[in-house]
Amino acid sequence: MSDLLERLRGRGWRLTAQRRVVAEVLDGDHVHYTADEVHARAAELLPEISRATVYNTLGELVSLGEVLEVSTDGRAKRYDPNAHHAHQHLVCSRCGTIRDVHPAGDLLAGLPAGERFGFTVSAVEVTYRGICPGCAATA
Amino acid sequence: MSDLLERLRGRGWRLTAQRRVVAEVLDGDHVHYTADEVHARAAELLPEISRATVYNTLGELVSLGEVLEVSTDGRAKRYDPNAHHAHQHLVCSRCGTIRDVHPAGDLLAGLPAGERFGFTVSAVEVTYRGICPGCAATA
DNA sequence: ATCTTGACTTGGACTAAGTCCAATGTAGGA
DNA sequence: TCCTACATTGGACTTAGTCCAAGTCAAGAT
Repeated sequence: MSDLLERLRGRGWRLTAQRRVVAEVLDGDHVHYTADEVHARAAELLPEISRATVYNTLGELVSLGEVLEVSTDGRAKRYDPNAHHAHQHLVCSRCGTIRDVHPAGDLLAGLPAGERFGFTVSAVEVTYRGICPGCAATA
Repeated sequence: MSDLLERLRGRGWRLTAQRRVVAEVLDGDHVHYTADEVHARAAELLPEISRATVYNTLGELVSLGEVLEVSTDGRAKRYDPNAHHAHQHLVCSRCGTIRDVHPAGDLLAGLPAGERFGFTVSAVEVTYRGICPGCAATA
């Protein structure tokens, strides 16, 4: 994580207490928090941090490529700190849990040239949906 | 389209003028409107239709499996009338245009058992991202 | 043809998620 | 230590969507 802060400083980031705690929150478990959850956890470390700053900081981390924005449910966006490691998501349709997964093969290759309509295709996002073991048990 | 209305009547749908115009709007071109766009177009045919009814009707069409909800940008959800024909989406990162595409192969098969964490995986959504020819030209 | 009734529609208030901005504060270089 | 450009703040604002009580109406029953 201090790697992250170093990297960002190298890119001209001014290192404030607020940015530090946001980075610290994201660095914890490999979960996918919403902006509000990040704010709540950041506020435990730095009570006076504002929502606007959390949004700003998350936005910056996303455009610097340090964090990924995922929106699997059309509700609040979630922030995925695992940006340096290509992966996709497996989502439980019942409880919304998100797991990172690593499909085999080249996903981009699945789209034939004849189906590209002249687009320059550069990325692919995959969401697998199903029922997690926990929810299957309590069905 | 009247197939659609027939199908829905068969399922106990009460056939109102409002539901008819919403279905008519979706039936037009193969586009992906937001709820507000559907409302605007429906209001041209039936000026007093309310937003709540459009949301209700779209929600019903989705749960009946007649229409697909897609959210490729974290903003407003879009509604895809092409629900009876499995397909994925190709989105222009610049202008947001969405095209329906048909990748080759079994996309679900790309996720090895060892990467399923006990989930019963039943569906997969793929979004290809790139730049459309129009935006590439005016870059 | 009319009645009846439960399903449907309405508009407006409400909520959730996020953006914007002018005023204030501060990190880090000189 | 001082300066200042960059960062933070909180509150107003916007967008997308949900909720609800009251009124309306489709379609089966008579």
